[in-house]
Amino acid sequence: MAKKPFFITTPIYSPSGNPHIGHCYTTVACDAIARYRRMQGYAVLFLTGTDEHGLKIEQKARSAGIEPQAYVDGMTERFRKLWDVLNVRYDRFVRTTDDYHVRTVQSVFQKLYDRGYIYKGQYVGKYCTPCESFWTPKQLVDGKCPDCGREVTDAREEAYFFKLSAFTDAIGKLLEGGTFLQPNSRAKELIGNFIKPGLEDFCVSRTGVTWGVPVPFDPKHTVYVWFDALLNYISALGYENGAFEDFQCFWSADVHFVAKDIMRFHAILWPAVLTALGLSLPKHLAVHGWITVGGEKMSKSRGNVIDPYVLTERYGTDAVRYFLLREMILENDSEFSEAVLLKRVNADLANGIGNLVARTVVMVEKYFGGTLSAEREAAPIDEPLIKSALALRNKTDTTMDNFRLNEALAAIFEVISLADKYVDETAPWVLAKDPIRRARLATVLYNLLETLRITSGLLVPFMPTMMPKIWEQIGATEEDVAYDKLNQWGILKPQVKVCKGEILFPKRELQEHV
RNA sequence: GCCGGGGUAGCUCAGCGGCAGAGCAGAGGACUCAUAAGCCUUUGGUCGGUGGUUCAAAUCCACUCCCCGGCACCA
Repeated sequence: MAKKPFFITTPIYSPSGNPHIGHCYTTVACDAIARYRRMQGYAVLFLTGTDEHGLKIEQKARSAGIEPQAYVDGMTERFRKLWDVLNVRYDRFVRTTDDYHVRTVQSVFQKLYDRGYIYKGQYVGKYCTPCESFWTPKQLVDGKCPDCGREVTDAREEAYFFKLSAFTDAIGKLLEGGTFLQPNSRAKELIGNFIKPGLEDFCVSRTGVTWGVPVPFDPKHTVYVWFDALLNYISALGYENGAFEDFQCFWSADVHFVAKDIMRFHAILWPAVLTALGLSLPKHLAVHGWITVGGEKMSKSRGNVIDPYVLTERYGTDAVRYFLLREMILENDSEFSEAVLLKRVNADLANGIGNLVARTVVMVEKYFGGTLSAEREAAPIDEPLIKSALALRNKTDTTMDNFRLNEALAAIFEVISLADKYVDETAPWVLAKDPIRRARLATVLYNLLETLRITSGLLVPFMPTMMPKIWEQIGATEEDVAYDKLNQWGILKPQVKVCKGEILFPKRELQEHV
C-alpha cells in the first residue's frame, strides 16, 4: 500500500533581518511533527523557505549598498545554515524569487483576474513621501508617519483588489467549524473582529514597489507581498509552474504552522484565494504565540533579540529544541530566559533521562559485566511501569495530532519519572547483594532498559541528535525503536549488551546572558 | 471604545456544583545504582471583590475591580 502523504509548512520567513529564536520555534515544531509522521510511516513533505520581495527588503539591500537579489541570496543562506545547526530536516526550500514561484504568482493573478475575483480599483490612504509608504488612518501615530514621525498626505492610487468581501460567509463557516484553526480561541477573535463586521476587499497590488512580481497584464504594478507569499504553499508543489509534480499528491496541506502575527492572512485571505481558485483548503492552521523576553516581543529596537547560534553552541542543539518544544504552548506567548532554559534542561534532560540512562547502564555493567543474563522473575511492582510505558505511544499520537507538542513531552517525561521511582522501589543494589535474586535483578534492569527504549524512541522527533546515542548505550538497534515496536514490550534481546558512554546531557550552570 | 480570554500556593497552571490540587521553588528525612542525581515526607491558598441562586459555589447568575489577547491591508 502506498504511503499516506503528509504536507506540513512553516511560513516563509522574511530575510530582512537575521533569524531569531522565534523563527526557530516554528521551524523546530514543524520538524518534530514532520519527523513524527515519517516515523509513523507517512510520506512527508516538509516545506520551508523565504519571502524575499517587498519594499523593506529593497530598502535593506540599498542601504547595504547591494542589489536586492544579492542581498536575499546572502540572507537566505543564514536561514538554511541555522536549520542545519538545529538539525531541521526540511524536504524543500522555496524562495519567492525562484522562477517557478514567480510563474505561479503571475498565473494565479491572471486567472483570478479573468474570473472576476481581482478587479482594478482605487486605494485611498495616507502617504509618507520620504518613506514611500502608505498607511491607514489607524496606523498613524498622532496623525503622523509611524516610521519617521513626519507629516503624511492624502493619497490615492489605482490598485488591484481581491474580492475578499464575497467570502465572508464561507470563511465564517470555516472558522466556526472548530477544526480548521487551532487553538479555537483564535477563531473567536477573528470571527468577532472580521467576520461579524464583514470582510472588505483586499488590495493585492502596489505601484511604488519595484522589487516584486509584476502584474502580468499591467506591469507597472507589482503583486502585494502577502498575496505573493501565500502562494508559496502551492508553487512549491509545482502548481501552474511545471517545476514539481507533487501537487496532486500533497495538496491540500495537512497543517500550516504560523505565529499569531500572520494568522489573519492564513486564516482569512488564504482560504478565500484557494476557494476562488477552486482548490481545496488546508486541513489545519496551527497558530502559536510569540517568544517574549522580559514580557515583551523580541525586536531589534528593544535590543532583546535572542541569537539562536549562541544558544545552540552553548547548550547543544537538542537542549534548545527540547526547551522550545517543552515550554511553548499553542495558546499563549511564552517567556524566554536563559535561566528558564537551564532549569528545564537540567531538570528533565540532565537529572531526568540522562541520569536514568547512566544509572541503568552502570548497574548492568556493575552487576552483569555489561551483558544482562537471560533469567527472569517478574513481580507485581513491575506492572504499573510496563503499563504506562506501553500506553505512552497512544498518548503521544493524540497530542501530536492536536499539535500539542509540549503535552507529548510532558507525557513522555512522566514515564521517565515513573522509572526513577521504580529504581527506588526495587532497589537493585539490594538485590545485587543476594545471588539468589539474580533473576529478579536482571528483570528490573531489563524493564528499565525497555522503558528507555520506548521513551527515547518516542523522543527522536524532538531530539534527533541525542536519542541515537542513548540507543548505543542501552544496546538498542534501529529496528528496536521503530514506531511499531514502541507499544510493545520485550523487544530488546534478553541478553542485551549495554555500553557505557559519555554523559549525554551534562548539567549546566548559568553563564552570562546571550 | 468594541470583541474575546483570564484573575486559585512564592512561580507556572489544572480543577468549572459535593472534604482546595499538580509541577517547580522552599523545609525535613531515608537511601547509595547514578550527572551532589533519584526517592519519601512536608510548609504554604478568605480560590480578585461584593451580592445572589442552592442542602452545598473556585465552580452557576448579576454587578464591580484588575490583567492579557485581538481589532485588515504592519504596503
